[in-house]
Amino acid sequence: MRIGELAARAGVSVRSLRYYEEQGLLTSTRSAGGQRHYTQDDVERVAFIQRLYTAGLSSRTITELLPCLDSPSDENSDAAMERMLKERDRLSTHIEDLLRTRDALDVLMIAAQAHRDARQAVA
Amino acid sequence: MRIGELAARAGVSVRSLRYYEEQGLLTSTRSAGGQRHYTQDDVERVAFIQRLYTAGLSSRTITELLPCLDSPSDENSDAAMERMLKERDRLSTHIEDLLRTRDALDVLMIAAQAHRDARQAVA
DNA sequence: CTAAAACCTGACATCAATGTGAGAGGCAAG
DNA sequence: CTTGCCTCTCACATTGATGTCAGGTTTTAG
Repeated sequence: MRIGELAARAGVSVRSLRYYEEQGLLTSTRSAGGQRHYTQDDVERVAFIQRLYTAGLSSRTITELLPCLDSPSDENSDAAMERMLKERDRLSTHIEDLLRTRDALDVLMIAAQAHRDARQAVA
Repeated sequence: MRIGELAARAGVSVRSLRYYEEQGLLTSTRSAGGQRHYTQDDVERVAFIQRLYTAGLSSRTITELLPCLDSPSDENSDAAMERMLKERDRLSTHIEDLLRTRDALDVLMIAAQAHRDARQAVA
């Protein structure tokens, strides 16, 4: 498929796909005329990239991780492994952080609700 | 306390504090000479702001939420309440997302480890 | 009083992902 | 073959939080 279709299927912009390629996250074969062609697998790959992006990984970090997905027996997978562990830690910490923030929001909302109820009771 | 001390206590840069004020997230009294002065409460306030920032809220959104912390019985707390609910949802979704991403990473790591073990067994 | 340290405003720089627009060329249907 | 849509590259713009620098003022320690 061409880039427009991949963009539609993966739910990202064409611009982003070209950017991913520029960053070495995605490769494509080119038609005689120079247009990018993709396979079905690339849809999943882009989805995975998106997932990592929304997890807050930079394209730089993703670049280091993806080889592990591509050639899962690489010699240099040691570095990738280390990287993954590190990112997993970061993720866990961040998740904890978000949970605490959500709790804080809940406290705020409960307080606000109490105020509202009190006002209502008076009225 | 002056801005430098607040920055140190809250663990943020002086620059950021001035930015927070510019965005209406933080206020200060001024000395005769024009320097900002803060109270102990501001340390917690900045910490809370930081918490919301790392939760991915924009300063724009935080601005809408903070009045609810300041004057907890405001008439316009309805809007803030709605906003909080919305952000809470967004947070929950994001947390789910991160959990799934972490799981995906785990799968990748297990696969990588299996490969490594296999290699080891052969060697 | 003086010098050093901290502060002030204002402006420009940065980073990362993405948007946007121009000008040119590829590709498929009629 | 032509028309219209899709794609190409290149380059500049944007956003948000923060860094940084410059030139000047305030505060504090000695």
